Amino acid sequence: MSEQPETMDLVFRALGHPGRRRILDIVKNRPGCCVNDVCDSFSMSRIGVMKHLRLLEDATLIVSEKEGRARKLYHNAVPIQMIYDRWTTEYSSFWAGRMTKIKYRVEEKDERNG
Amino acid sequence: MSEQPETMDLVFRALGHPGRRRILDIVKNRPGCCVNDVCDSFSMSRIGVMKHLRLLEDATLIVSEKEGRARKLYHNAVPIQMIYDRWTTEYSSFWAGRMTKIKYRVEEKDERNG
DNA sequence: TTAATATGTAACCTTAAGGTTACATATGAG
DNA sequence: CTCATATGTAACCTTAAGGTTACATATTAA
Repeated sequence: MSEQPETMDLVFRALGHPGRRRILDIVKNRPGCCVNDVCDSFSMSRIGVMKHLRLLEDATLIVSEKEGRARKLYHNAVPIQMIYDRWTTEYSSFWAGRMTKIKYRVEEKDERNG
Repeated sequence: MSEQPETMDLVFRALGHPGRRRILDIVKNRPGCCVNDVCDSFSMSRIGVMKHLRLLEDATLIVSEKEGRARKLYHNAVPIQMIYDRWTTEYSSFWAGRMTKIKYRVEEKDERNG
């Protein structure tokens, strides 16, 4: 809500790839791990992993800091929390109104068919 | 959980565009509207809107049915519900463990700096 | 039939995603 | 210094996103 709309775009797009969700899981379960640690879990090239990491960082789903020659990775819960909050409020009708909407659609179908 | 992993990819990617989220809002608020109704809210060409609709349908966020020459659009809450459920269970550590993780990172920083 | 409406399809363009290999740099250890 | 390690950068490829215009089809109405 307080973030630029682009941020949400980046977050959704970053999550829209199974490899990146996997990276996010790895970093979440191993905070402070380095790029090569993540690479060990993939058959992909390191550059490929780094490109995914870049998209995750652009989305602020991952933050990193250089320590010596290594780059330490941490996941950042804030953007997902933001989307979660948004969905439980702004998109609440998706859950609350679901049965109503299905009923509406069935009724409309009946009108056409009967 | 019961869906193919590709579905979640499609849903996230479909949501990763402000225009498509807007389309989703329009269809949600006006169930049964046709393609041109959606187009009226956009300065984009109809074909552009149709391409977005296609991605939304690929993600099953929107379903449609032909009625005469018109195509009636409905939003489908199921995939978002699925992600919501997944996030409140599988990704629960993102919320529950957030403060713990931040504490962990601060401690680690202190170690390095002191 | 003719015309307007609503959607569909084709072809094209530009940019970004998602990868690769090869090479360059920075750092830590001996 | 030298070598291994960890990351960064460059160049390249293929496919998909995100748009456009032009044309084709299907339906409704006069």
